[in-house]
Parts: sequence; structure tokens; C-alpha cells
Amino acid sequence: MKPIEILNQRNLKRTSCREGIIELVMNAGEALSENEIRERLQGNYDRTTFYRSFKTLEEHGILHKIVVDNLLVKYALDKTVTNLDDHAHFYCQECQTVRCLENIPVTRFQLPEGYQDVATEVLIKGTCATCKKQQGS
Amino acid sequence: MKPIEILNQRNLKRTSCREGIIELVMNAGEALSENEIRERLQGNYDRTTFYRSFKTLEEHGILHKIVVDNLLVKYALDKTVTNLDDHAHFYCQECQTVRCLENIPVTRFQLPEGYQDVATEVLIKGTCATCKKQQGS
DNA sequence: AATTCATTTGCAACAATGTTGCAAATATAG
DNA sequence: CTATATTTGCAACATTGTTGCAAATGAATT
Repeated sequence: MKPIEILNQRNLKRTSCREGIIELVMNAGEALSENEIRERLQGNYDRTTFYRSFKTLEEHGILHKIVVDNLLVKYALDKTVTNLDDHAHFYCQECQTVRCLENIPVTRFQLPEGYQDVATEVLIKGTCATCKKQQGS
Repeated sequence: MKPIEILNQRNLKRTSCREGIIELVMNAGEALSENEIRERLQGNYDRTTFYRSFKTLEEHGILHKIVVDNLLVKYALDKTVTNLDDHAHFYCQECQTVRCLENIPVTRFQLPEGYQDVATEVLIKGTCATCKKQQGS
């Protein structure tokens, strides 16, 4: 599905900023940070605009946010767009990329009495295949 | 084990700030943020001192860091102090507390070919038992 | 095409979190 | 008590994110 269709489907105005973000994230193959998106996106948008766009796109189930430690925030397409289940994420400590591990579903954990879960985040940190090879180990 | 012993054991100088942090985190029953620690700790320490203390204590396996979304950072005792295995964490969206779920170990996931894991973080978000009751649902 | 109106954008200002360099203070060993 | 390496506090700065408000823009209507 095209960015424009995704926006129309949710009654969101199609601005060049939103379109561009969706387009980029769609074709990236990895989650992208605000900075990475700004670098690759033509048309210099204000930081405020980006933050508000991310928020809107997230609230409408177009993007999902992955946070590594603090301060490193990345975005990927949401499951309502990709039709994938909740999955784990992999953060490569070498190249700082975040990838969705679509084959590793997030299982529901047995919580203590009285606890109710709403969402579960699984973040695996390590070295990705590409960086592993380059280490020539 | 007492804070002083923990510090001595690792050849770290026992300063009142480090001692205080360990003492607090030890008796808190939940993970504490920089702000929470500062509020409860006598002796006004500089923010810089806290950040450097956390870093030192983390590097020496005394504390471990739990990050919720971005910007919310909490600390709890590390497994090298508690002798517990890696475990999941629960973040209550109502009272903003973070608790270690010692009974929910973090399992190793089967990664794609070539990927190597170093650490895995499992954060479950929802409502804790206390807040659940108060909602009177 | 032009008009209208709600939404979105850019700007400025601000807040929170975290880092770095450096001089003064402090912990520990001798 | 002294010497020395470590730690602390301060100032300055960087980054990330938010808010209010006026200007610009998207999309529906004429």
C-alpha cells in the first residue's frame, strides 16, 4: 500500500512530511531515528513538525516506536500496516541499527496475581550478522 | 550485605553519595529514578555527581538500569549483588513504578543466522496489583 | 479557479536529561 | 599527618522533546 493510501484510509491529511516519513520507513528495512529521517528527507522540516508527525502516525497505528536505552528512539511500520504480530526487536551495538525480528513473536508472560499487562517489549542487544562477519572473528 | 561492604568488595571509594544510593535502592522494593533518589537522599548532591555515580555503580555490577520509553530511567540492584538471574521488568502505567519480576526469567531467543545476542530486555507495561484494586474495576 | 475553515507547520522559547573540563574537596594508603 | 589518586561541584554546553501562537497549507465547497 502507498503512503497516500495509508493516510487517506485514516482520514489524515496528506502532507509532504507525513508522506515522506512513511515512504522512508517503508523502504528502509530497518527502524529509523528522527535524525536519520531528517537526513534522508528532502524539504527541511522543523524538528517540531517531525515530533508531531511521529506522534500522529504512531497514534493512528502507522508507525511504532522502539526505544533503545534512553535517548535512542527509532520508528518502524506498525502492525496495523504490516499485518504482523507483535515481535521482538534487535539492536546492533556495532552499527546502531534496529531491526524487527518478525519471526520472534512476543509471548505473553504469566504475571503475579493482580497484575494486568497491556504491552510487552522485547529488545535483544548484540551484533547483527553483517557486523559479525566484518569483525572477521 | 551492607552498602559499604559492596563498595569495598569492588575497590570503590565509599562516598556518602554512593552509599546513600545503594542503601535507598536496596530498601526501595522498586526501581528508582534519579529524581526519586535525589528527593529521598539527604545531602544535596549535584546532578553530575548522580550521573557519574550511577555510571560507576552500573559498570561495577552494583546497579542495573531499566529504561521505560525514552526519558524515564530507573535503577535497581544488579544481579551480581542480588544473585538473581536476568528477569523481566514491569512498568505500571498508573503509578509509574518499575518492579523487577524475579519470577519471570528472560529466556534466550532463537536469533536469525549470524546474529549474536549480548543482552535481552523484557519490559511489560500495564497496571500493577495495587493500582488495579484502586480502580475498583 | 477561488473561497473557506480546520489542520498543520515553523518559529521562538522553554524544560528535562545528560555530558565535559577543570579546580577544589575528599578518601584511603603509607 | 601527609601524599596522591579519585571524586565532587560548578559552569557551560549538547541533545531531545514540548508548548503557544501566528502563518501557511490541505481539502471540501461553491
